Formats: sequence, structure tokens, C-alpha cells
Amino acid sequence: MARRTKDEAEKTRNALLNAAEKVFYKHGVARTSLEQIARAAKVTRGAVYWHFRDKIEICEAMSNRIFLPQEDVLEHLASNASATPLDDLQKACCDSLKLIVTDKRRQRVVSILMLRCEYVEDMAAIMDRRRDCKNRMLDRFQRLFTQAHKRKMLQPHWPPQLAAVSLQALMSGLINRSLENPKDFDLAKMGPACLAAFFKSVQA
Amino acid sequence: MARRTKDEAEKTRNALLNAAEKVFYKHGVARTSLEQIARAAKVTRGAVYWHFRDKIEICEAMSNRIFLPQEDVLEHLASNASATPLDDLQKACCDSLKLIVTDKRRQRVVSILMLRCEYVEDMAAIMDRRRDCKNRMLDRFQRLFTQAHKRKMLQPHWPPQLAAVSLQALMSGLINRSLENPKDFDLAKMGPACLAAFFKSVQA
DNA sequence: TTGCATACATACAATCATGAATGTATACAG
DNA sequence: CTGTATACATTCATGATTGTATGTATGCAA
Repeated sequence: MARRTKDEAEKTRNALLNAAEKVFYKHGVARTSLEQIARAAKVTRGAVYWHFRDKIEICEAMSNRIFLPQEDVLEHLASNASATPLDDLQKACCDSLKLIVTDKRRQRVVSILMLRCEYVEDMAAIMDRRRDCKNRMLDRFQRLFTQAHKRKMLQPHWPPQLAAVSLQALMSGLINRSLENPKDFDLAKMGPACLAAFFKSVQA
Repeated sequence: MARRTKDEAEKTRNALLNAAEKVFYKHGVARTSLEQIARAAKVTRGAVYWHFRDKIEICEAMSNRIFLPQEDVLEHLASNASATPLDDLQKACCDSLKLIVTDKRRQRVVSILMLRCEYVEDMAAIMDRRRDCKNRMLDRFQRLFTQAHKRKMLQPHWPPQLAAVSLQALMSGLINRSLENPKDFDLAKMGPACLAAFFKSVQA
């Protein structure tokens, strides 16, 4: 029990976050004690309190390790003003869904944030971050649909705002359903299929 | 104090459930103690334990007071095999959204179930019920879309299953967003608008 | 080599929350 | 009119969790 090098400290920090993911996933955020996290990481609560102020900070760090990449996908998508905004958007959405299917860590964390977390009081901060993330996503969507609209690529009964809101709701609903029904809902198949049908309906 | 009449007992039971709604909404399910619920209902924990075995039973009773009506809407919809299945479906979905907007109790409870509840361990039973409910809803949707499909009322790129899954995801996503962003998302307007556009896209 | 900051482990006090046990007054059946 | 089940209130024992305080060994800088 002695001071470790900075690298090792970073390793224990990561071990703690990995442990938190597992325990949060199994028992939910509210019901896991810091002791459980510490044990799962093979350290004591001392280490936990050294690296994090409290459970919320762990939760934030855990979600920060994950959510930004997803946001990055959308940034990347919005950066290049392409001639085929709808195709780009569809592809980006599909990729985003695929990431959740293939990346087990992301899947666990998203599942924690959607089904194993209570957004109340101090935890509301985490929700704020999710909300911001979603809003920025929605903005990107809307901008792209507006581009498409200007180029007469959108069906007239799909104003850009409606399309953006619907797409986001569709995505979030699909993810939600796949996390609620991991056994009998195949997001890898249904997700892209639904998106394809949606985009086919949307474009002129 | 003393034994109350059966009517009064029923009243305290309802008072407990009302109190549970409020406290769950404010503090989340996991972090509210039975004492808090009792205090909010102006009784003691004795009354709580008399009417319910534990917190989960309270939660179940609370959700049972609410969710079945919504399901009823859909049952009602499916009962009459109409000549306009898509219009019926759209109307039923709109009505369902409107109920969440107008009925504050339903809104609170749904908000608790979606954002203030951790579906883990013993609470998984509540999730099972939600899942069943959603699956039955999906079945109804799919049956109606199949009817529409047989009558050539569906666009060819919308197979009934895809349409059903998408509609359910859309609904759930819209509700979710309105509960996450109660301030700057107007479900009463956006919900019907999105549904209208969706149904216009789906039908031939 | 000393000394300090680091990276934890350990110990402690205080605070709930739970479930069960027990008390109690009264509505109602007979 | 009496006894019993009811509808709670009160009390108690126990355990769990938290934050903090303190201990401690060591990496590293000077």
C-alpha cells in the first residue's frame, strides 16, 4: 500500500471506472455503494475518494468516456457540407446505431444512462449533459434537413424541423427498445431498415 | 390511532400512492424512503407496511393505476376492425399523446417510469410489465399495418413490421423527449405534427 | 539524503433506512 | 354486548452507507 507512479494511478482510475460500469449496470446507480465499486476494482474506498469526490463524479466521468465519441460522429458528419445531405445523415445514423451494437462498453453505459439511472437532484447534472448533447444533435439534423429542403430534396409534407425531431425520436426510440428488449429486438437489422424506410419516405 | 372504516382505509391507500407519486417524482424511486412517503401522506410507516409489502409493491400499484388506461386506448382502437386502419391508428396515437399532455398524473408517473426509476434486480418486475405493455402495443400496430398492407394502403417500402416498429419508436422517442425537455419541447404540437407527416409518408 | 506530496488503506462517527415486533383503539360480526 | 380482526402508530434492533480523519509507504524533486 504505497504511492504508485502516475501511470499506475491512471490505471486504478480506469479500473474504478470499469468497475463502476459493471456494478452500475448490475445494480443501478443509486443502489451501488462506493464500497462495491472499490471491491470490484480490487481497491478500497480510499482510492475511490482519492480519484473522485462522490458517486456523481464517477458517473460523469463514466459517461464522459463514452458519449463524446458519439457526438463526434455527428460533428464529423456536419463538417463536410456535402451534396448529399440526406444520404450522409442516414449513413451517420446507421453508423451511430452500429457503434452501440458492436461497442459493448458504449452499450453498457448507454443502458446505464437510459435504464439504470435516476435523473433527480444531484444526478440532474448528468441529464443536463445528455440534454445538451441531444440538442446539438438535433441542431445538426435540422441544418442538414434544411440544406436538403433548399435543394428540393425533401418531400413537401416534411418541413425540416419535423424531419429532424422525428429522426431523433426514431433513433432514440430504437435504441431504447433495443436496450429494453436486448433478446428479441435486433437493432443491427431493424435500425438500418427503419432508417432506410424513413429516409426513402422523406426524400422527394 | 384507531381502526378506520374500509372506505377510509382505501382513502389512505390512495393518499399513499399520491404521496409516492410526488416523492418519487422529486427524489427518484431508489432514494425515497418509505418514511418520506408516509410523511407526505400524513401517516406513519405503519400504514405503509399495512397496505404494501415494500417499495416495489408501491411502485407497481402506482404504475397499475396509470398504465392500463393507455393500453385501453389501444385495445379500444383494435377492437373495431375499421375500413381506415391507418387513420384510426394515427388518431389513437394522437389521443395517447394528448392524454400524456393533459393528464398530469399520467405525465408524472410516466416521467417516473422513464427518468426516475432504475430497472434493476427487484425493480425489473416493473420493467417486465412495461415491456409486455409495449409488446402488445406493437402487436396491435403491426396487425393494423398488415390490414392496411393487404388493402394496398401502404407504401411498398414500408413493410408492416418496419412501420410498426418505427411508429412505436417514434412515439416513445417523442414522449421521452418531451419528458426530458418539458420546457422547450411542446409535445402537444410536435407530436401530432410528426405523426401526421409519418402517416402521410407511410400510406400509398 | 531529506522532505514533501502522492496514492492509496484503515478507522471512526454519524446518519438513515429497513423489517419486524408490539401496542392500541375501534368498526363490525354474531 | 362482546370478541375479534382491522387499520394503523410506535418502538426497537440491525445493517448499510457516507464522509472524514488519519495512517503510511513510497516516488520524486532539490
